[in-house]
Amino acid sequence: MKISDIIEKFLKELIKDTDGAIEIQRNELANYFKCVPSQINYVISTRFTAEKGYIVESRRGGGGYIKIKRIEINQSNYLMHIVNSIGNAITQQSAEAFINNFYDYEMITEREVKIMHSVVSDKILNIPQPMRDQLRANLLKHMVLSLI
Amino acid sequence: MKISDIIEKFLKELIKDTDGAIEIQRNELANYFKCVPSQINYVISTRFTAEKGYIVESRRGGGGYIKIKRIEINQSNYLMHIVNSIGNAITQQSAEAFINNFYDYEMITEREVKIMHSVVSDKILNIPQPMRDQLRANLLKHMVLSLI
DNA sequence: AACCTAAGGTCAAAGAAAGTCAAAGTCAGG
DNA sequence: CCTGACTTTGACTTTCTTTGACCTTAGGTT
Repeated sequence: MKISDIIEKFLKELIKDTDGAIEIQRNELANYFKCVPSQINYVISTRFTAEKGYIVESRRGGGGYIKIKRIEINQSNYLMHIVNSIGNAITQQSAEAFINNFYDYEMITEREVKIMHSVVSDKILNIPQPMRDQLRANLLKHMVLSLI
Repeated sequence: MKISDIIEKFLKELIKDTDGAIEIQRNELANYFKCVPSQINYVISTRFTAEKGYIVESRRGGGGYIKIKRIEINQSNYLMHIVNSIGNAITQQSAEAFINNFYDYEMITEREVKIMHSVVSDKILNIPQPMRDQLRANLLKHMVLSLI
C-alpha cells in the first residue's frame, strides 16, 4: 500500500481517537514513517482539504506544529452551503469528497452515496471536457437540492 | 483461442474465487499474458460492462489499480433485466417511467426517486442530442446497478 | 537589534501507473 | 475475394506519488 494512504489512515485514526482535532510535528511524523517531510504536506493537501471537511493550521519555527481539525456543522445549513460552494464546474474527485461528506454528516444514506457516486464518475459521465465538469457540477447540485 | 478471451476467462475465474471482486495491476497482468497494457483495457471495456453486471473502477499513478466488481444477479434479476432493457439511449419521459416503476415495485425510496429524477431531467442534462439521450441511458443504468 | 536554530512551506523533477485513440491485423460470412 | 466486426499493438497522454533542494517564519540568545 502507498505510503500516503498509510499516513492518511494513521492521521484519521488519530483524529477519531482524539475527538476531532490533532496536533502533530511534521518532522517527527516523517521520521516515524521514514519519508521526507514534504510527504506529510502532500498527504495533508490532498486528503485533508476543506471540501473533505477539515481545517488545517500550522506554525513554523521553534515549537512549530500542524493542527488538523474535523469540521462540525449541522445539516440544514450545510446542504445549502454546499450547493453554493460547488461552482459551475467540478472534478470527479471533488464531487466524491462532497458526497462522502454528506454521508459522514448523516445527511444521505449509503445507497444514496452509491447512486451519487455513479452519477459523478468520469467513467459514466463520459462526455468531453469542459462540458463534463460543468454538467457534473450541475448534476451534483440538483441531486442535493432534490433532498431539501 | 484469442488472447482477449483468455484474459477474460482468467479474470472471471479470479472473480469467482474471490467472491465477486478483484483488484489488479494493469501492467502486471499485461506482463503475465505477454500483451500490451492497453489490451487489458480492451478486455475490460468489451467484457466487463454494466450490461454484463460489472462495475469497474480504477486509479492511475503510483500504486494505481483496476477494480472489477461482479453484481449479484440472481438476487435481483429484475433490476438486471431492466438495465439490459434500457438500451443505449433513452428520453427523459421513458427514464422517468422506469424510475416510477422502481418506486411502485418498492425497489427504491421516495428520496431516491427524487435524486434519480433530477439526474435524468432534460433541464439538468443540458447537452446536445444525441449525446444527451445516450448519457441519460448510461446514467440510469449505472444508478440502478449501484443499488444491486 | 542581529544572529542562530528549529521548525514548517513550496515547487518542480522524476517515477509509477493507468487511459486514449487510431492504425493495422484477422477472420467469418456473403 | 470483399466487407465489416472484432482484436491487437503501440505511441502518446493524463493522473497520482515520491523525493529533494531551497525558502520562510518563529523564538530564543547575545
